[in-house]
Amino acid sequence: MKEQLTTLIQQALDTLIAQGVLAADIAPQIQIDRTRDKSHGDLASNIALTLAKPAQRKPRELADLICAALPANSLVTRTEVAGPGFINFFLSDDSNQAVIRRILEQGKAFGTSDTGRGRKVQVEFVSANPTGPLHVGHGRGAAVGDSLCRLLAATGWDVASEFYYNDAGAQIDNLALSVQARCKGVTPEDPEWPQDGYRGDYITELAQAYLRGDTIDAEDRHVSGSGDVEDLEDIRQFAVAYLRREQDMDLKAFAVHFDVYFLESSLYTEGAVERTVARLIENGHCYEKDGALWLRTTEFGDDKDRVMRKREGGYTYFLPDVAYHLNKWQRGFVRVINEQGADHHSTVTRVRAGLQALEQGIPQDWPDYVLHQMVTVMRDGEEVKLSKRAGSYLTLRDLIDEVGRDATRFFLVARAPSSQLTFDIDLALSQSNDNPVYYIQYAHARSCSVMRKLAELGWEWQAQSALQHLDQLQEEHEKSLLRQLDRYPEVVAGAALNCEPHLVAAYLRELAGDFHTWYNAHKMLVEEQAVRDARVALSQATGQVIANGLELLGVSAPEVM
RNA sequence: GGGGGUAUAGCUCAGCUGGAUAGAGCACCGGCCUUCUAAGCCGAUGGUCGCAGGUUCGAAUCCUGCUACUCCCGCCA
Repeated sequence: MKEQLTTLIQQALDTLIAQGVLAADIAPQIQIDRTRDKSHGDLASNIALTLAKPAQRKPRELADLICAALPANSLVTRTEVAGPGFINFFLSDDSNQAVIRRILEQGKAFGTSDTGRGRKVQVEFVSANPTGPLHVGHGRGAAVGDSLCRLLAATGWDVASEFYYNDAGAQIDNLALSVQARCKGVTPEDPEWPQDGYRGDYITELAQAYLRGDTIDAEDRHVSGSGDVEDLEDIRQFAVAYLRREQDMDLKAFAVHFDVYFLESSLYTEGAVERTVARLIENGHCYEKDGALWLRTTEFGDDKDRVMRKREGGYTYFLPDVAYHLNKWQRGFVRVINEQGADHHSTVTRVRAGLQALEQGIPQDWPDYVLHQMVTVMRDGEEVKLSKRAGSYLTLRDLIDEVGRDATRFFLVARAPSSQLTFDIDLALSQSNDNPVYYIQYAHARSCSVMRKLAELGWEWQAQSALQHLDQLQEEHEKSLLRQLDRYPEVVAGAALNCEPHLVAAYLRELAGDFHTWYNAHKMLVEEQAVRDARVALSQATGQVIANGLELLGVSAPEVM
């Protein structure tokens, strides 16, 4: 619709240029906005305001000229110059109602687009190390990252999701030592408990499973425990597999899928780390100091240089990070989005600096980052304190078990990633209008219930014939709903472009509100067939869009509630 | 001290990349169930968009400087 209108305005401008009213060398950006106020019509353009200065004319005068030059068409029924020089466009009922046809014809595909043109994009998210179950912060990453994948796929990108984890570093040593200690009967309260050891109850369960000699089938590895308390390497393998399996179950319960699990250890075994170091040294960006090897990241905008190889010989996490991202680049991901907690934001400059130092022609601002802020959890009006050290923590699975997958996903994705998020358990549990998840799902269920009721009453409804009667939709509530439905593709495109899935959540809340308002004000299943057909079509279309939107958030759209 | 983020109604938050009179939901107040699901709907109240400048036809939005809150600043990841 906007495209068609843009073409019309362009034609009007061309006419004015031909008439000598406008200079031929102006290259206007034609911007068309939805109006906020219905009295301003359906769409509006500020073109006369932006062109006023170069054209050396008053905005309103120019607006009048543009309106007069607009070619005849069936789209616009009326134009109006308003305010400082806006041109308001009132569209024909027919073009406003056409959205229902598009929705019913396109079904699940309504709202999708091809801006990605099949280009490859990788989204890395969660990437929790296998040292414990996933907590609520990981949950936010999972909800945002997965929704982002869905949004990108919906806008034509070839999306690959990836989970990166360190299965071999110092933290894994701590984990293995903790499990070993627990196997020997030592508890976290004892003085001989390992320094920096992990203390959660899951360590005990893990130790018991190891001693039993359980076999672990994780998504990307399968290990049987020997039960040998002295075999630290065996404990390490077992512990990693065990916690990977735990995380798999968390993610499965959350309906989040990854295409690739990438192991940090593989960067070592395949020589990528060594090659990266050699390259950085060769490029002259390194130096030795205090027995360590440093990368001069300050050359690339970092505020201080970073250690790559520690005095004791091992590498810091920074180097494998660089090697990993080089690997992503070499896999052909011209676009990469890393979704992480904002507490890791300092790695952004560092990784980009490391990539620049490799001199591989990687763009300075590659990869992209989406950083989400912290999550706090409230229950009974009080903050639930999470302390990993003390081992008291609310896991993602606890939360899913308590409030359900849909509510968990919705709440974690419904805020801008850049905003801190308060997860109110009581709100998520409430089955009332306070709770946006139920509100939205209920709107969908209602649209389904209308169809059931229709069948009960012995009426037939067919899309093709119903579409002939859309001109029956003359109520104000219906027009609002039509406008809202028409926005959906733009909402999806905007959410994908800005990596902000919460825009979809906010939209769905509004759409559901408009639907409930209409539903309450007007009976759908009326005797008069033409009206009934049209209203059911609108209801069906709304249900379809709600289902499509919820799908993008990974939330189910129940048919009955 | 340096850096990231945030600041909009009593509370929780939107605000479509600069547009017209600032938007929801809770909460509070007043209405609506013999009617397709009241898990709902309608109405009223509520704002110096943190503060001060700047950019321009026009700023909650962009720039600068403050203030408050929060996260990070390891040879941990």
